[in-house]
Amino acid sequence: MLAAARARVDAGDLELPMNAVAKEAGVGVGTMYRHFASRQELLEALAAESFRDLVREARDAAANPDIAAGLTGLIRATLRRQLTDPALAWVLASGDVEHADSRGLLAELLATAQHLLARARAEGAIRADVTPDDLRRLTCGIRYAATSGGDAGPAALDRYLSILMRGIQPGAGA
Amino acid sequence: MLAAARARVDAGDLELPMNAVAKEAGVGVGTMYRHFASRQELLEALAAESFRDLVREARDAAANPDIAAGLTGLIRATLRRQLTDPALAWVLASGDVEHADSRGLLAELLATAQHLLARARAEGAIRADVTPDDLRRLTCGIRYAATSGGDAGPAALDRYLSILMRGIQPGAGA
DNA sequence: ACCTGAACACCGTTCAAGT
DNA sequence: ACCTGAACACCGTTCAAGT
Repeated sequence: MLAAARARVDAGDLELPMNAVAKEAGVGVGTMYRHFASRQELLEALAAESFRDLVREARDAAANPDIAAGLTGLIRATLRRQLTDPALAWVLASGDVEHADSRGLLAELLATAQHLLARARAEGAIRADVTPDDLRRLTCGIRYAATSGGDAGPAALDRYLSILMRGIQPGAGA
Repeated sequence: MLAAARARVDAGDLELPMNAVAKEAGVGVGTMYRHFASRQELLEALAAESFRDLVREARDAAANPDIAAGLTGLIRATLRRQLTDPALAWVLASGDVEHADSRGLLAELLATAQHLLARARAEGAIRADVTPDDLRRLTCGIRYAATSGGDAGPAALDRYLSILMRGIQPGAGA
């Protein structure tokens, strides 16, 4: 069931028609709905593994004694995981997560970012007004910029990441 | 017909079901399809007016003798128009424009940006590697960051715009 | 020439009926 | 208890039939 859905997502299709997935999984539509109340929950279930990996990477990044490196690591990881797993990108962008597990993962990701941001702020390594939710939204935005309406390619992605990193630096003199 | 579609978009619905719009416009579905070959063309037609306004603003910005102000003006305008007209945001993000008029407008917008970027580069007012298409993608990304999954509010929008502007500045020492 | 809307193929979601 | 799939309400798109 999740395998059938995963096959579709990996094939670049995020639509995930419940009827079609059910048939491919050799199961009735009703069973589908008994396990996943909505398409959103199905996507969250699909993204769960990547999400757990991301949270682990985020914790590692936050533990880095070199704060600048930690911040870069956090943002890079969030961005890369979104590009690797479109389902995760969708879940992260959608703000209101439905399943308890995903909500927990999101809360932990934001808490980790909060922690890292506090340290970075204390050292003047980041603009004072950037929040964890900003990082979530901005990485989703960069992902969107790099992929929406035709892939922009890896060079462009690096460019956007670099622009974001520079953009959140504290002002030179202001 | 366009009025009926506009009413829907203004009510926050970008779905624009052809059948429903046709009925609301008091017209058969076939007529709908005779005027707009696809939903995309309908959206482009809807966005045309905002698009023309944007191109005009972009030209004004590019004509500004103060290059930094011109660059800010261009980006602000592109962002604001997208927020005002979701149809325009959709068209700008979708990359491959279908209708000749929209294609012309997009080409002109990018040419104007190219012109401004060349001047800005010459004065060292911007990173050398930023292209017009980057500006298009990045403003779409910021729009996405600020609105996707619940509106982030005007303060966040200003923050993201500021981050983008700072991010495309040339490196201090690098 | 232009328009209509029935018709087909789809998809989300529910729920009576089966095991 | 769990599962199935027909059934309903939709939407995109086409095209024979009307004016």
